[in-house]
Amino acid sequence: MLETHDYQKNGLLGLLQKEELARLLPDLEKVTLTLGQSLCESGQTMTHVYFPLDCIVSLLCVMEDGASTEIAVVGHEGVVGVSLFMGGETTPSRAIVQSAGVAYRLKGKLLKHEFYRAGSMQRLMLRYTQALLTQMAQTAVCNRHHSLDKQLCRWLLLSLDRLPGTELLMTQELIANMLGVRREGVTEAAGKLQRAGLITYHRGHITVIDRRGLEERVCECYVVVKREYDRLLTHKDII
Amino acid sequence: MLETHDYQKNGLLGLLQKEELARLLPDLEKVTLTLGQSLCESGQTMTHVYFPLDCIVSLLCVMEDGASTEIAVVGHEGVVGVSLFMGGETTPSRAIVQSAGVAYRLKGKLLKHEFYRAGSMQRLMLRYTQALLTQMAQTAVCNRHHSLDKQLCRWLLLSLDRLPGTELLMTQELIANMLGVRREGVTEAAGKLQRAGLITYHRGHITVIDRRGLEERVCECYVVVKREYDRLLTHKDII
DNA sequence: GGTTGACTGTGCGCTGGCGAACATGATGAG
DNA sequence: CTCATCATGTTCGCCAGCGCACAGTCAACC
Repeated sequence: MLETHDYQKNGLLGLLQKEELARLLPDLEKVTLTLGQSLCESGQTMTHVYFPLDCIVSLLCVMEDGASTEIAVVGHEGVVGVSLFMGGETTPSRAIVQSAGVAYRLKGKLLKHEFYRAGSMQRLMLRYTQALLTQMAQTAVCNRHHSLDKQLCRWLLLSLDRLPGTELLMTQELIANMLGVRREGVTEAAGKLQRAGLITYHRGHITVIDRRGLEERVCECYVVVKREYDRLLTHKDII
Repeated sequence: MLETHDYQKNGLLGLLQKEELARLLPDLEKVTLTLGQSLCESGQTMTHVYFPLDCIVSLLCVMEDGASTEIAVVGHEGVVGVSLFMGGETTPSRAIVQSAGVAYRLKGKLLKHEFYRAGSMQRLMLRYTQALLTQMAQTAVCNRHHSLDKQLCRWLLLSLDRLPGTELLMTQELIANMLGVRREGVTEAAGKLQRAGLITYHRGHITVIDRRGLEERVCECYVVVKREYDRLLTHKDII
């Protein structure tokens, strides 16, 4: 019984109107996503959309020479695969599981069908997409103007918000790939945070000790995005 | 007669189904936008959406300290004000006229009404929004990885694609604001392009002489975005 | 036609992040 | 236990872009 109601762990599913959710429930398939798994390659059509419960998915923009940058991160507040209902079917970005966990998935066809009934699903998806736009925009400006130190804080907080506990399973190498910087740079920035007593890390295990401290060091970008997500996706008047 | 049909200069209006366009035509208001004019301040609700004909509008992400970065550019291929139909009403970014010209505008209320009829307008707007997502993502990665030289080429080509001629009225100072870099950096990069015989500029007038040359120097970001716009917004099967 | 303001050119020193190379310690497979 | 591999630490030279300061130059407006 409890098991059948954990769809609420995903913010979007939790906000759906009851009738719509009831229609979809039989087709929601619970899947376990593993670290590094690709949900979407550049230019490839996704078969499903994914509603993460406790996992995190990074949207990456990859370039010809292999260099990449995370342009957005999706966790229990969102959905992976907006291009399916936006009409383009594909996107030029990749979706990689950054933190393993569970998600519900839904066939793209079914989602589109529900979307075009123009009910709460549509409004929710559109609002979520707008939040995603904000996140991307802020990432762009953050990449331009802010130091690696601040960006690392932002990244840690973004991940923390989407995880149950305070521990991240993530090597500095992977973080560097996400942020699009050198591994050595992450080592140095993370060293500062550790010496300041905000985090401890050890071979792929990062534990946040002092969240407050991270919030003091982070750039405004984190707050701007968070506020926008809250504004767009928590009010009851959406549905 | 000719005058009444120039709405086609905007790609989105030109792709609308005839009946829908007919419904909207009486409410499309032709306006002249001047350089530097703000169509949308951060967090402010727009009264209208704008369909540029021969002007260019930059979407800027502005930070507390005043630093800013252009996150997308909108010309005759698009529309300013996606947040109106996406549901959020406002966005945290600014929309500034980068090149003066003419646009049609439409009251937000009327657009939303048309959007929720779920016809070609909705599909077009959604596809356009996806193209915008791609542009933002690519801007983020370009900010991270590419040199100012390449980014300037990208910016010039983006502008050129949205203008009738080959001349831009734009000071280096303004370009620097758009790209979120120093004015001196633009001076230097533009100097290289001028010495290479690709452009000439003179006190706010930039003329592109050798477009081919720019295309050879630009980073892949320009091409990725252009291809995605073409894919999403030129096929007849949209409507 | 002279002055004022806007636009562009140039030259500092500084710093954050890059690239490469290498060292150390931890983990796990055999 | 041993060894290969992975994760992290450290160093060094390098360079793009920054911040600042100032000089020259054009255009427009009294």
